Formats: sequence, C-alpha cells, structure tokens
Amino acid sequence: MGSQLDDAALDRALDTEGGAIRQRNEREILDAAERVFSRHGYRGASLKLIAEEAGLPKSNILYYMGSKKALYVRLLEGVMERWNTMLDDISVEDDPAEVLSAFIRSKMEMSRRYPEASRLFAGEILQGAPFLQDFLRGELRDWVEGRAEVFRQWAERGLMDPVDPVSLIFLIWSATQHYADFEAQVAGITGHEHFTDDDMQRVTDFLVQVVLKGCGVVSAPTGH
Amino acid sequence: MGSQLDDAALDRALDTEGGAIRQRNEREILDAAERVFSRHGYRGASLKLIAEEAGLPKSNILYYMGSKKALYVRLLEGVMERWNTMLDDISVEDDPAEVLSAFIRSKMEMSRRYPEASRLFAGEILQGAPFLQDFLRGELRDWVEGRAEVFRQWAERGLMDPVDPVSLIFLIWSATQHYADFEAQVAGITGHEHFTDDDMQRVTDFLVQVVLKGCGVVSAPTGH
DNA sequence: GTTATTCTTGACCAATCGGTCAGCTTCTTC
DNA sequence: GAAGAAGCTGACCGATTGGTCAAGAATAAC
Repeated sequence: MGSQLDDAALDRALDTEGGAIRQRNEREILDAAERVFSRHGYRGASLKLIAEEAGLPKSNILYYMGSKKALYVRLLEGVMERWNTMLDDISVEDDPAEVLSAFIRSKMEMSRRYPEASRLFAGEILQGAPFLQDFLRGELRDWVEGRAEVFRQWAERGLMDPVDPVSLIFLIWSATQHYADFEAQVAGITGHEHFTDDDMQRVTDFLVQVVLKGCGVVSAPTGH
Repeated sequence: MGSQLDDAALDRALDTEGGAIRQRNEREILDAAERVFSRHGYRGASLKLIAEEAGLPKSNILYYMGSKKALYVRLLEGVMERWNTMLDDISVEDDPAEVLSAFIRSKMEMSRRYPEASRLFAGEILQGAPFLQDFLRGELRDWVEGRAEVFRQWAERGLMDPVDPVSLIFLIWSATQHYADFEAQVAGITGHEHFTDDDMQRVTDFLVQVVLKGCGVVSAPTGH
C-alpha cells in the first residue's frame, strides 16, 4: 500500500477535464464510492458494491478510475482539498473569540454537510493512515503549527489562557467530527433518527460556549 | 448482518470456561483479532490475516470461534463489558468537579491502555453500528440518561452552568477517544511517534481544566 | 492401558475479489 | 457520411474469501 499521494494525480483532484459524459459518470462513481468506502474502509469496500451503488457495471468503474486504489486516493484528495481551505488566513491581530467561534462553526458545518467525507477520512486514520502519512507529517502539520503559533501569541497578550494550542485544536477537531463519524451512536442515544439543523445549531452553540469559556477567551470589545 | 447481541453469547463474554489449552488459544486469537479488526473493519479483516497474526492455522481459528461473525461479536462484547463498569455509581450528592475529572481521566486511561478496543468500537460505529444498534438504543442510552439527570440537578443547585448534559458527555467521549482512534493523526502531527505517558498526562490535565472551567463547575469546598 | 474427548490441520469447496480484454455501440469531427 | 475517438460491458482470469470436513495427534478420564 502506497504511503503518499502521487503529485500528478493531485493536480487532477478536481474533475474539470474530459467530456460531459465523463464528468457526469465520474461524479456518480465518486459519490457512490465515498458512501461505500466510508462505511466499510478501504479493504472492506468492493468494486461490486460501489458499482451497484452507482448503478453502473463494474467494468465501467474500472474504465473511468483505473483501479480501486486510484479511486480511493482520488477521493482522499478531494477531502484534503476542502480541508485545506479552512481558517487559512488568521493573524495575531484577529479577535480570538471570533476566530475560535468561526473555526468550530465551520467544522460543524462540514460534519453536517459532508458526513461521508468525514467518515472516509476517519477510516483512513483508523487503519493507520497508509495513504495520508505524508500529508499528516507535512501540510497538515505545518497548518497546525501556524494556528498554534497564533494561539500562543494571543495567550501572551492575555487574550486567552496559556493552554496548549495543539491540544486545543485536537479538542475542536474531535468534538466536531464526532457528529459525523459517530453519527450512528449519536442517533441511537438521542433517539433523533436524523440530527436536524436545529440540533446541530444547539450543539454548535454549546461547543462555542464551553471552549471559549474553558480557554478563558476574552470577548471582543464591540468597537476597534 | 445481525443487529443484536445474542443473549446466550453475552453470558460467555468472558472466557472462563474450557480447559487450559482452550483458554490460552482463545486469548491469543482474541488479541490478534482485535488488532486486525480494529485496523481493517469487519469486512476488511480476513481470517487468514488473523490466523497469521495469532500464529495459528486458519482452521484453528474457526475451530475455536465458529465463524468470523461470532469472533467479531465476541470482541465487541468484551469492549462493551469494560465500558459498562465506568462511572456507574454517581449521585447528586457527589462533587461535580471530582466526578467530571474522574470521568475524563478514566476515559483517557482507557484510550491509553486499550487503543485497539477503542478503534474496534469506532469502526463498528463508522459502518453504522450493525451489531451494536440495540446496545446503543438500550443500555448505553439509559446510562447516558442517568448521568445526564445528575448533571442537570447539579446545574439546578448552581454547582455548574446549565449546559446540555448529553452534549457534554459527547464532548468528553470524543475528546478522549480521539487519542486512541486518531492515534496515527496525533502521532503524525506532533512528531511523537508514540505518545508517552507524560504526553497523555499533559493532555488529560488540559481537558480537565478546559471542560471544568468551560462548564462553570464550582470547585469543591475542602470540607463538608 | 484403554476409552473418550479435545485438539489440530491440510485438502477442498463455492463464492467473491480486483483486474483484463475483445468486441461492440455511441459520440465527435471534418 | 466516413473515420477516429470515446464509451460500454459481458466473459473471463488467477487469487483470495469464509467455511467444511475427515483423519490423525494429543490429552483427559477411568
């Protein structure tokens, strides 16, 4: 099993190439594959299942995607791409309360809108991140370091408690992704078969409140 | 795929029966199976892999366990059993700070000591909890309701903020399990190939501090 | 020491796995 | 409308899947 994302393939992360037929079918296949891979993991998913889910013959899947591995990698690339556009331009001058609140809200929004993508990622990490190791140790690590540095400076300025920034990021990641990755558990315990938008809003407000208060984040002065 | 744990099987969750040979081999098989199932999920795991991991011929696995499904269910039973012994006797009279702190600490301890068990459970939930639905909607739901009621009464007595107790339980679950389920991500980002006991202690203290402060938990008076 | 039970395992099974390929139809292009 | 490209898919391949079974080895019971 490869341990890195092939660069050439990374460029093709978006399916902007090919004719209309290709684009439509690839989208159909990618959607079906995301559902199947997120439910059964890489090894547990089968091309037959994906084909049935997409309503296409198995040969057609391979005609467009080349191989099971290539299909899986392409899905991961799509997820990582969305991830990378998040919270990308914060600075020490920003208001901690606003930034942390926006961080939590956007991650909750992703759990609500793309639960399968979140579970796909979770499954990849569960099996030891065979395909994403380089991404974790590279891009994502740098991303975390960047945010952490800002958190540290906020603490120095007395805008929040001097908590460990990396632990804080992990806390927000886990608490928000929980509602996508453990959807079955949440549904089983709350009884709500499907979490409504209202439910999600309530939980989001709860998380914002507890995390901000828990880190001693000073609320922004109204004017500045 | 069945959706419930067979009662007769539940009684046999512990392997206290059988001769010395049986007990030794079953333990070996269960340990190996936990590693393989937690990494690849139910469908992705194969008896051949488990057999190699256990150092036994495949036929031997089936001799002791009967079938792949029976082996998987038995593992889940073991995990659920450990779960059920947690935080089982709290009351309104207890100190919120002590109870919540103990809750977080014991869950972190479980992530540290039994990461594979945690990942096994996570994988089962990821695939929609086909075997654990009844457990989630029954026992675990009641457990949560019980704890939640205590939290609510603490809030009424002004010992903590009136936060949604169920969301609080989810927050603690997700934040602590993160260090087992997403171990590969944590390791990749922090650089620590293996999280040391010191690392875990630091994170635990962080979580206790943030959660308690975030929920406005009043620290216990020294004497009462 | 013999009988009965448990244990062990290679050979084998039908079903499914990911993947190839040849031959076909359908589009596009000029 | 002819030629070439793109799309489509059933038949087929060797490998692997979960599971069965019979025959023999080790252990336990008396």
